[in-house]
Amino acid sequence: MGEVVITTGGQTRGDRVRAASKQRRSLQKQELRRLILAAAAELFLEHGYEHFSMRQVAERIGYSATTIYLYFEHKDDLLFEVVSDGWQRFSDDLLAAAAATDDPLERLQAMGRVYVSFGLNNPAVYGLMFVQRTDFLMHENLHSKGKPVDLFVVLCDAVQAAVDAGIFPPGDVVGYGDAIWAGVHGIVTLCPSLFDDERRQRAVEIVLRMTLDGLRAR
Amino acid sequence: MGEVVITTGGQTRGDRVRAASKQRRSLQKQELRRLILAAAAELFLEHGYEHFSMRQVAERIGYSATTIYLYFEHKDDLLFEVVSDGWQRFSDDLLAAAAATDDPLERLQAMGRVYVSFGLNNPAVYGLMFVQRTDFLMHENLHSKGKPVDLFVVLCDAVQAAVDAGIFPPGDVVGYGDAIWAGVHGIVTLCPSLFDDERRQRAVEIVLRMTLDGLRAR
Amino acid sequence: MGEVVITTGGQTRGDRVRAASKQRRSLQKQELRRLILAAAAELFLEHGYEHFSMRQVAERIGYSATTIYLYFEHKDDLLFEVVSDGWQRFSDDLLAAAAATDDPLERLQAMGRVYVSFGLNNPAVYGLMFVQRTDFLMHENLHSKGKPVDLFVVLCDAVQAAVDAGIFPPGDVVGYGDAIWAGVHGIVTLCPSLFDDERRQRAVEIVLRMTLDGLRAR
Amino acid sequence: MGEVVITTGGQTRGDRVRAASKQRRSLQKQELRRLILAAAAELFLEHGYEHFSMRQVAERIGYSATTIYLYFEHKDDLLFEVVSDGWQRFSDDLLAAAAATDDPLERLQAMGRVYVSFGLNNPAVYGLMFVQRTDFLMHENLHSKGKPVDLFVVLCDAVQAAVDAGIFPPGDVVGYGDAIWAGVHGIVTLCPSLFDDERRQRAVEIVLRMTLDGLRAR
DNA sequence: TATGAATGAGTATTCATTCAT
DNA sequence: AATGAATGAATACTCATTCAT
Repeated sequence: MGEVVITTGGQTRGDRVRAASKQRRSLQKQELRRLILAAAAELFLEHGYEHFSMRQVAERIGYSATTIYLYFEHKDDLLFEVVSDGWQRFSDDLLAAAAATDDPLERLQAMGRVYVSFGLNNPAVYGLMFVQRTDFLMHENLHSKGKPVDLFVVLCDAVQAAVDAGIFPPGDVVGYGDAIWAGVHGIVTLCPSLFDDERRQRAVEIVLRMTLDGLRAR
Repeated sequence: MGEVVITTGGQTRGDRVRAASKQRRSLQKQELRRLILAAAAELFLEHGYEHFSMRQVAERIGYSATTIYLYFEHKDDLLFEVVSDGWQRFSDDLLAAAAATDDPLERLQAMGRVYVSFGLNNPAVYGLMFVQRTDFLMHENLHSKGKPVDLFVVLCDAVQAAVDAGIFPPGDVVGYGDAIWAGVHGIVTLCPSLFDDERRQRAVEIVLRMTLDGLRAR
Repeated sequence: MGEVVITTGGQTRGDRVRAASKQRRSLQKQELRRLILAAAAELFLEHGYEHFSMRQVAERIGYSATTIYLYFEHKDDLLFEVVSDGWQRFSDDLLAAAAATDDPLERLQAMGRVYVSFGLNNPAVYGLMFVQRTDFLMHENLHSKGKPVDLFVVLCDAVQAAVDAGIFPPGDVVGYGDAIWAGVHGIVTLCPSLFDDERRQRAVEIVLRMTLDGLRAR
Repeated sequence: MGEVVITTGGQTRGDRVRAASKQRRSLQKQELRRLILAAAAELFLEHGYEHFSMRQVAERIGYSATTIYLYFEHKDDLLFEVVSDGWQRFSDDLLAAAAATDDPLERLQAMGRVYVSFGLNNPAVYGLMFVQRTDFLMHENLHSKGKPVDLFVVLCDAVQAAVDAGIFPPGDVVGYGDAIWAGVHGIVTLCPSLFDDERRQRAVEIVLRMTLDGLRAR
């Protein structure tokens, strides 16, 4: 028996089907990956970092424990991915805020607000990034754009700009950076169970105002 | 051959021995209790909250694991005691600082310095108090004098005094309190692995200066 | 734009391609089979029998784990094949040595040396054959020529020849065979970590000399 | 109410009870320890070293898996204990055999027989000692008297005595030792599934005869 | 008061194997 | 022919806690 073969650009229908199938599977894989990461974040919030387990993640998403290991080699791998992803989004937010205005003071305030927003909206991830897994901070595989150290440089640049503009008194720029960082970090991590959103929001504004006003040259 | 002692009636030697022994044991009991708490604090520092275990405590002080349960009903009991003890010392420090001067601004600065000192000198306990076990904050058995909420009132009183003295602008006193708290808490908890003592100390001073200067009426 | 090729009837180009492909694939199949077996042997050596895993084999040769199961139904299947292959080579060596000389004593010595050489040069496979998987020894699918039992017969024949030639005293021929076998097997398996090559080589010669000299009629 | 206290040699009845209880418990502890070791040996034989697991041991003796860890810190600890115990008994046997006669040849034969007996009567332990866990051979905690290396020295001494007595030709004494060792080791480990006791016994005698006769000076 | 013995539930991780594609 | 996805069962080991003494 003969056959009919139709090839287009060297790409058979089978090829195309296979490619599409591959892509679909890849998408599915990405999806499950996301699902795992999301479940992980949930579980951090619910049970805390110290009671977080691979098994629970699997259970939560309705897969066997083994399956998680198809997507993440180790527990730390999964954790790192959560953190890395967090830094990506965090740096996106922060850099966008920094780029939104040329006024040094406004820039600092915008960065502060975005920082706190990120922390309050992603408490589990923020906790991993800044509290439980600070050992990942220096990990070389952290996405390039979002390297913590670079972001701190951006903060210091903004501070320097404020100094240059005569808004702040000259002085220990890195110290200023640390102090501002401490203020917003404090807000985000201060006894989450004690404060309602409204009170926290008020505190944010005051911290920003006083942190920045306090340095303003007089 | 050994001696044979037969005693009967009244208050025997045995009775007296037993009474003394009881007292001694009571003291010993207190002592062992302290010993356990001290060992626990050590182990937090060494292994972190998530790797802290009753067994290790027992091992460290040379008693059986079971013995710990004669002094603390559960693990959480022990943890609570550590936290409670922490609050006791913390409030002692803080109240002493508050009482040391009548000048509102100086009082706030002194409290801030003491707060940060306590945090940096007792990182493990501070972590339990303000990060890992904030659920204990509302626990009714927390030693009366050191109730977190009372201490916050002391802080707010100091702020109010500063407002009354015309040093701070009138406004959201609780918000001011929260903001100051956030600043010092931020300093204490900011990525301990990243900062050396010197940098941290510089940041403390800047935070205090700008936090308080920022609010100062102009 | 790509080309459109339509072929119908007779033996199409596609048919021919497919036939060739089939043959090629058959060869490839054999090749991949060999590749798997080779990788397996390597991994035995590296990690030992107890840490040998199908996954690692797959990884080593760059195929998926599933693929291995296209060539070997079970893990034991693969192991059996390694052992079977080992027996094939072992019997080739041994029979060649046996055929190389007519002198009974020389033949026994040659067989002994070849035995030990095989063991020391193929420690992983030898281990499977004679230590870990002796359950395969009686497996009916072991390649005909290399059936262990036949080889032992060859050994006994050589012993018998030595007896017939008046070199050995008459007696328990099978027992003589067992004893010789034990000697060389002992050499091969004796605490591999303890002996360097030189010491082992010296021991081989002594074993052969005394094993055979010991039996020599006097 | 008074009481009657009778003390003898400063040792109260309570003391004695407690001491006895302690001793009894210690005995029980020893017993369970033995039980575990015995179960372990059984399981080696049944499932082989590579499928030996702590869980199975526990199951076999009807205790929880955790309990095993009260008696042995790690899996390797348990294994080492089995091996160590084996060496103790092995060296006892071997030294007794060596001490039983002054005749060099008889001594060597006695040692050989005892060696093989031990191996055949304790196949699982022998396997651990000489095949699977030869890494323990150099372990410093191996009971002093039974240090493998010392036993080999005893063997070599016996060989040397035979040489000195003119029974063996002068030569490589260590090599002679290795060769004799290989012979008996071969007997013990040769494909256990293939040989019945009778055949093995015959082989033992032949190995001993020819190993030793072979070296005898002529 | 102190402890030894014991355990159930849990942890991360590995592996052989199957199934649909 | 080859593979990606998935899983159940297993493993060593840890921990908080209980109970009888």
